[in-house]
Amino acid sequence: MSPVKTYSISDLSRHFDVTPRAIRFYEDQGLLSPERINAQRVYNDGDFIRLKLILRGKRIGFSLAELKQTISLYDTQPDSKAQLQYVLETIDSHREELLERKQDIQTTLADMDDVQTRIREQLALL
Amino acid sequence: MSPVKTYSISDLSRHFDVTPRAIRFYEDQGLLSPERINAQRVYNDGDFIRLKLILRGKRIGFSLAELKQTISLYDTQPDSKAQLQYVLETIDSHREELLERKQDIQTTLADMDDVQTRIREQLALL
DNA sequence: CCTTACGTTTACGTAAACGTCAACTTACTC
DNA sequence: GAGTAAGTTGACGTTTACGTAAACGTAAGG
Repeated sequence: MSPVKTYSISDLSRHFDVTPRAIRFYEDQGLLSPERINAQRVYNDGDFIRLKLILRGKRIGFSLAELKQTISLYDTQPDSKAQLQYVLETIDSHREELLERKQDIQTTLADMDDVQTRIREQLALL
Repeated sequence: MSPVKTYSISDLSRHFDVTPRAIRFYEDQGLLSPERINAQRVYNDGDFIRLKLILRGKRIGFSLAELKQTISLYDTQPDSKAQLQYVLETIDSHREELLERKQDIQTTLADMDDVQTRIREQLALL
């Protein structure tokens, strides 16, 4: 009677195109903690989302250690006013980092435009 | 009489905030090839720019092996029409990758907005 | 009951990107 | 010309993020 979607490790493996070994490794590092049924890992929607965040974070360039901090920061429920303030500030600093990386990408895209323009000019002369 | 700016390894080290060891490592990997004066490395403006590209590429998430390919692709002068076409296509595929990573960052920034909004609402209730 | 598929732990291996000595050589500086 | 700072080449060590192999448990199908 509980409508909770669950996933096996190979379900997640297929869905996200990541090896089971990698998923187990994330658990070793404290980034996931699925339930167990007879030593078998059973993942729920929360785990699903966490894994999605992990993989996206990795693509952006964060280490697993950083992701552990960040993700737990985002989904724990801090109670005190001081803690809430701290989370706000931490997010702000992360935001700055992200904006810098985004700027790096922008600059690189612009460089690529330049190179392509020059190449098209070269091609026009042939 | 040659107005070529040159840099020592520690000049570059300070400017880019990267260790000399790292710079030498990039040379080992074929990403840089400075001139030598009595076994001493002497970098010029071209090397300067290459190093800048290397470090930016690293921040974006490319490996040194990828960067070696890419950078040499960008600053060599291909002559044949086929080669020029190939470079254009390669850049296109790199562009797609960059746009995906940029989208990852956008999504993450949006997530951070959500979290901060919720936290501010929590704070308002105190 | 046997196979096959899927899962588990443990442990060692590996590639990338440097860090860290050690043991010199070279280059200014007084 | 003696000392100090900066540079050089090995060579081994380290961290991160898994890969890979061994050895075994479990559940379903024929």
